[in-house]
Amino acid sequence: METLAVIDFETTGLYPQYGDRATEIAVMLVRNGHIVDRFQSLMNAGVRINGFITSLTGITNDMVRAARPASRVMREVADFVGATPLVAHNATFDRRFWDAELDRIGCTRRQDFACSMLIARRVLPDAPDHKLSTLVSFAGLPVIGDYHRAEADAEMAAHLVLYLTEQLMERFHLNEVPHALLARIQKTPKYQLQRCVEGYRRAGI
DNA sequence: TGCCAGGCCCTCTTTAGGGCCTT
Repeated sequence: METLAVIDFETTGLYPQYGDRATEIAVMLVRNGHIVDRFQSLMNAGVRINGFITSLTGITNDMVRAARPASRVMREVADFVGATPLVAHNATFDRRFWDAELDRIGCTRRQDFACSMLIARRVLPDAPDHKLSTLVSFAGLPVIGDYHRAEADAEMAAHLVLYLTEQLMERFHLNEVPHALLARIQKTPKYQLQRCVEGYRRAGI
């Protein structure tokens, strides 16, 4: 069965194009319904963290100053992930930081991102909202560690991805939900999930 | 110092605008 890499960044802000940098990254590799491997590291990009971010994440300037250089961490995590398809919660955010940090070390992304938030909007349309914390509670998944730390958020996002794939397998009698189907689901109109899966099945999975 | 995006969804829509979601 296919392996997926569920990723989460903590950063100094929302906008890599305006100088914001990654401060922590975590990746969960999931396969056959389980987390089978993981990567986590703080990283020192040589930038200051403001008080708002420290209060949100618990990550301080001292913690980042003591961490390994961002360039070394990014090389390690890029090797760890390889060409494994990526998933993140609100993937446009993590994709922009993944691409920006890879670009700084002269690398380019080798795979597509799928977005657990867009998939959850289609699979769990009745959830109160589609924040990661709300979905973890709504689906009855375990709360692990502190929200807004990379390893905890990546692990909870990984459990959410596994839950969403289980829901899809049950609802549509699928043996597996490959990344290509997740990518297709996240782009389908919100209330056409069944038509999307049936079309994918007819195409020959 | 405060601000900055982008793809999606909904509706008081489609010649648009605002909210969601991520740090």
